[in-house]
Order: sequence, then C-alpha cells, then structure tokens
Amino acid sequence: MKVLIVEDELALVELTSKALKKEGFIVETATDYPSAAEKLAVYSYDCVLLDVMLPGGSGLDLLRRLKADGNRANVIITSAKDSLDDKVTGLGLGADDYLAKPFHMAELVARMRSVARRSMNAGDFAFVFGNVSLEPDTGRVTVAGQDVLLLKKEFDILKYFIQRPEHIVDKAVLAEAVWGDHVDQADDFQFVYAQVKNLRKKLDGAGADIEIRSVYGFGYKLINR
Amino acid sequence: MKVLIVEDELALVELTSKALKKEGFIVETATDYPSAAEKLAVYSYDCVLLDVMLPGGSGLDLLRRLKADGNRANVIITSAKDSLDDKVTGLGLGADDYLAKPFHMAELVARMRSVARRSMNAGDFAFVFGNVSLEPDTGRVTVAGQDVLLLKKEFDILKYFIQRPEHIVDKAVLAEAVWGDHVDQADDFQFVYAQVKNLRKKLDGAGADIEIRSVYGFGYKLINR
DNA sequence: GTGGCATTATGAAAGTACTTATAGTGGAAG
DNA sequence: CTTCCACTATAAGTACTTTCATAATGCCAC
Repeated sequence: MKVLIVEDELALVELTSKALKKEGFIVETATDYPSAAEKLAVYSYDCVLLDVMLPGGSGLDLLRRLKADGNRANVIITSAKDSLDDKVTGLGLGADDYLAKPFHMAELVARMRSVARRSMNAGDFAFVFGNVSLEPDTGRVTVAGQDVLLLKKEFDILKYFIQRPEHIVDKAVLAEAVWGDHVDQADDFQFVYAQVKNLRKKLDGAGADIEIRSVYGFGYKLINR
Repeated sequence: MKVLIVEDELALVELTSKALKKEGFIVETATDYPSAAEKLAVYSYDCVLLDVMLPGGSGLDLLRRLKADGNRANVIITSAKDSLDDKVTGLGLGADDYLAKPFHMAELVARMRSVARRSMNAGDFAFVFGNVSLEPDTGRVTVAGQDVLLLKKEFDILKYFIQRPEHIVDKAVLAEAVWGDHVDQADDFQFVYAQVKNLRKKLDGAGADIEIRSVYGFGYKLINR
C-alpha cells in the first residue's frame, strides 16, 4: 500500500511518515501544492493524506483536480483549524475521510488501515513470494504449505521484505520501519544482522525458495532463486 | 453489543447512555457530526443511535456515508420534529428503525434489542468454533453441548474471539472492543490478563477443544487444537 | 593474487519485555 | 449489609532481543 503525505509542516511529516512506515506502508511525501500535483500526476498511490492549507494552493483544489482526473487514490484530508467548512467541502468533493489536526498517530493508522482494507477488498489476504506466504491478519507464515513459526521481529521483517520483492532495502530504512524510534542515529546495525540471521535460518530450514540476499554497501534484497 | 449515541442534547445523552449501559450495552457517545464521523471511521459499532439534527451536518448525510462505506452497524435514527420526511428518507437510506423524540427509555431499549436480534440473523443465532458455541441473543455458551456459565466480561471476550477464529487479536484492540473508552491509553493490560485467565479456566474445565493461545509479542489467537 | 579496510555474519551472554499466577481490594446490585 | 464480580497489586517465571566479542566475507588498490 503506497501512501503520499502532502503536508508542509516538516515535523509532522516526519512523525506521520515514521508511524506509517512502521505499519509497512510505503510512504512518499510532498510539502507543497506543485510538487504534490506533480507526484500525483506521475506516480500512482493507494492513499493520499492531504493537508488543506498548502504553500502554493489549497488542498481542496488539489482534491478537486484529482477527482476530475479520475485518480483512484483514496484521500484523507487534514485541517489545522477544526473547520467544518473544510470537512464538508472536502467530503463533498469526494474525500474518503477527514482528520482534524492535531491527531493521534494511532488514529491515523487505524483510518489508513480501514482505507487499505476497503481497497484490498476486505477478507483475509496473504502476501506470496516464491513458496512463502505471509498473512498479516492471522500472523501465519508458511513455506511450501508448511507452517513456520516466526517471532515478532522476524515476522515484521519478512512482512516488510515480502511487500517489496526484488527491491533493494536499505538497512536504515528497514530498521526504521521495523523498530521505529529505537533507531535514533544508530550507525550500528548489529540488531538487524542478528534478526536477519535468525529469519534466514528459519526460512532456509523450512526449505524456502526465496532468500534475503545481502547487497554489499546497500542493504538487502529479497530474491527468488 | 457496542452502541454509539450521536446526539447533541447532553441531558438526553446522559439519560440514554445510562439506560443502555444498564442493559449491558457498551456505550460511547458523540455530540456532533465530525466527532461522530470520526468515531465511526475508526471504531466499529453494532448499532448507532443517530439524531437527524446535528451540529456540523445532517445525521442523514452521515447515514448515507456510512452505508456508502459499507459500514455494517445498524442505525436507528431519531428526530425531534415528528417528521415523516426524515423517517421516510432515513429508512430509504438504509436505517433500520426510526424513533420520534421524545421517546421512552423502555421503548428505545426494546428497539435496540430487536435491532440487535435482527442483525444477528434473527432468531437464535450462534457462533460456533470447535465444540464451543455462543449465542449472542440468549447469552448462552455451550461446550460439547453442555451449558457453561460465563460472566459478562468473559462472555464479551469469547464473543470477540469466536468471531475471528485464528486471527491475531491485539490486546489493545480487544480491550477497546470489550471495554470501550475505558482504555484511554493504558499500557497496562492486567485487567485483560485477569479476565482471559478466568475464561481459559472455564473453557478448559468444560473440556473445550479450542484455546485462547498467547502469541508472544502479538497478542492472542483463538485456535482449534 | 595479496593486503588492508569496510561491511556483514555468528554464537553465546546479558538484558529486557511479555505473560501468568495469586491474593486481595473496591464497588455495584440486590 | 452482604455477596459477587471486576479489576489492581505484586511478584515471579519465561521467552524474546540486543549486545558483545569475534569471525568471515567482499571490495579495492597495488
């Protein structure tokens, strides 16, 4: 699930981005109207978190344009002033939800989830790569149809990788996504190595045909061998 | 059964809330359109008692949005003016019942009950998992055909689990579903542990072939062993 | 190739977080 | 006033995570 955060207050962008990444969402950001419009024109997103007050134009205009273009992204608008006008206008323009600032991260995450679920067509679903499958809802992981028991961190790591097969994953980014705050300015990724090692052993021991390959100097990459 | 009261007249909220809580419903409240929409987006309710005239927007709009979102909550609309229009519009939009203000508490409770019953598939509906069955209507729980007596919280917890067999249930989410607001941002789930422990003992003592398993770091999971 | 530096891997120990157990307090209902 | 239930407090056991020390591997220059 790919999300675009459109917001000019950098501290808030930082915070929000962190929280959503931790949930496994793929997050990109834009801090003004023009760059947001550009990204939306070029890339496709599942969900847009859209501030109403933006440098360079109103978020509501952007929303209007999106809908006119037939963009399928779900839109959650946010507004600093707890303004009913914005809310009503926004929802009228086809926004999927409204969030008054300041909001709690937990709440944002819950709404995102509900958006994700709606767009994923409800029900249980599983990520699959090679002979490995992972179900976020039940916490179940199988290799070649056999259940494999993963601990929390191992599960989170695999969940992150399996959503981005074949993509290079920077260690710092992975750490940020899985551990969150714990990684303040760590230049030491021993804890990542340790967990990756355990995960590899379990996948390997179960006969997985996929592998977390190290890419020297960059990070990791989940590949199908 | 979790109910959201959407109503701006505080005295009425108070009264209604009290009456419903006394009946064993879990009650939350919202006093305007935005906060109601917010709660409905984030949490799930079995039933919504919805005033038509709200600060911030019309209850009918909210109802429309709910249905558009595929929200499964049953909706009972209330209206101060004994307006046929509201009634017709509301029911047309998919409301499950209509109540003209002022109403008697006894009547409200009766309608709630009937809505609850209807939503659970009329008649006596039971969730079944393994050799355990739970009837929301009658509060009856059986293990291998034998009645088992559960206290209220234990019942609510089992009900939550049995609707999501095999699914990971986060403690915070469970707490939210069973206890409602009570859990503001508790980082201490002793009260959950205590109840789960008792429920386990009863299920086990009755010879259930299902089990509330702890999944370290994730929460709980109802499994069939 | 070989040496040197940087990055990644490993196994075991130390540290931390999570879960359960038990007893008991407080409060609501009758 | 009494009883019963819901929750709290305390404590202890267990399981997971991170750290530490050390080893292995990859890259680059010569």
